[in-house]
Amino acid sequence: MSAGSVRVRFAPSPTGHLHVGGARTALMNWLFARHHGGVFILRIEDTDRERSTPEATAAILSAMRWLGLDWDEGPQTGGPSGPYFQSERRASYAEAAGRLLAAGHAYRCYCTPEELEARRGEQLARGASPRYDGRCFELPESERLRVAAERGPGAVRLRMPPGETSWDDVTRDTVRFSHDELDDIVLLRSDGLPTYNFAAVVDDAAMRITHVIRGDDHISNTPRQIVIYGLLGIEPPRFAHVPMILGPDGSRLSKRHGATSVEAFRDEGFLPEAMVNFLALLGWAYDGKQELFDREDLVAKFDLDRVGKNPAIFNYEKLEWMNAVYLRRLSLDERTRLALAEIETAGLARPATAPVFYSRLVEAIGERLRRPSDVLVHGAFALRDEVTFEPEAWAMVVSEPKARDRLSAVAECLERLPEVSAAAAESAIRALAAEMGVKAGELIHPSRVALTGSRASLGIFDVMEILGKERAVARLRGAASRL
RNA sequence: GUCCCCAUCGUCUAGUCUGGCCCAGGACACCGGCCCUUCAAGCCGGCGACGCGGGUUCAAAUCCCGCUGGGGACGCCA
Repeated sequence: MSAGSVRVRFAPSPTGHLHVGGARTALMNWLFARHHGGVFILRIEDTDRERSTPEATAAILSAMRWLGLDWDEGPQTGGPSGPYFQSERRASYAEAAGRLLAAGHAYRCYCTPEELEARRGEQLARGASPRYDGRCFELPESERLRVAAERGPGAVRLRMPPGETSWDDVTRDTVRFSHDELDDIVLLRSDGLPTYNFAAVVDDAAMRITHVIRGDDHISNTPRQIVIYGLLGIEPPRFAHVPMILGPDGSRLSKRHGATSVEAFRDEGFLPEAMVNFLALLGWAYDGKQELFDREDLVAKFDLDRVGKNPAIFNYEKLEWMNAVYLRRLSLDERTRLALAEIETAGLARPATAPVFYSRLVEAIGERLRRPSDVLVHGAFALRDEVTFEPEAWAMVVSEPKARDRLSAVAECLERLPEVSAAAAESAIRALAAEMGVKAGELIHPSRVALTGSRASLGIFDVMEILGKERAVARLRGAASRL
């Protein structure tokens, strides 16, 4: 395709948060547009008046921004093919429906949702396919007018022509449907608002969308949409159905599998770069070897021909790993800023503490940080004043008869130091060990427990420096006195 | 029930179009080792898959058919 000709869109319905599945679809559209130098449009499909809310719209926009998926046309940005809210485009749906009605490709239906529901249930119970029986199409004009007077204007239904529809899907070759499987779908509801299949066609045509990239749960909608394009005399766009994202049990990803909304991941400390990288790899692969892609790399390498067709199970562990990778790439200042935010929300910020205390702490935690909130666990020893001893750790100290003397010796050693820097503490304690004729570890291990309450911690000399002479000595003496 | 889609390690996948270079490669997880003051990280190594059955062919993960399994759709939801 020629450069600049690509126009794609992401069209969420504002009925909740941006789901990772939706985010992945948005990302692929965005990447495709950016890769081909095309246009990425955001369109809000708010035709369901019951469920659409302005809050959901705001949440989706904010999640999109957080992921860095900027749109060329859409809400707040505007653009030549607006408005970008379907609720504001009623006139064009009415116009299109009017044309179909006039041409005899559509008809008015006065069946109520309750009647339809009852018939559907009955068909299903019979083991038949639930389809609209077309009864309103067969209504004689006189009868039609009588029912209309009684029930109002009714809905507009498409008269499904006989035949079959097929298309060459970008990601999965030719897909074919017999029209026998497609019934007379509703185009316009009785409130005048369009249904999804109709609105999508009218808008995609008006916005000159060239490629519809969406989840493969839309495959069965595609023939209906193609029929509408045909009846309207419009050339349909190309369709690319990407595999769905499943939960660990293989069913559609939902809340019971854990976090599913983009903002939930954000709140759990995942970085947008990691999220984007991870999502891109769900259903797409470059060469099967490279796993880490920054945004520019993704834009350069992404294309639809490398999108697979099998559904992908959302692997939380791999996301965690990837997040840790991206976190490590951040500068110390950036990591400190993220960690400090966690410390503050946890209410563990220490008053009158120099900023360098936190950056030293984060620096010492180093690659143990998989999420910003990990600062709370790895930094607990410094952020809290009381030491909580893990039973096994304390037992280890107790089992060493010389532990009391050793802790006291370490305390004294630190006390004599003019300043407890990690380097100074290290040389002093190693010298002390040599002097006492023990291995450094024999001083270090009990000290770790005394200082942190645990057998696993940051580097022990970092711990000493971060705690500072006073707190460190007090903890060592405190532990010794308990022996 | 009907229609549609999909099928390689536990998971994400490369390889399938253009059959041989694949006794199947990479990553996450897991296990072991090294490093080391512990943990983590890193490095090294290990475990681990072509769903089943028929074809076609000198040769099939790759092509064809059937089966099985999983998923999706069948709304005046999107």
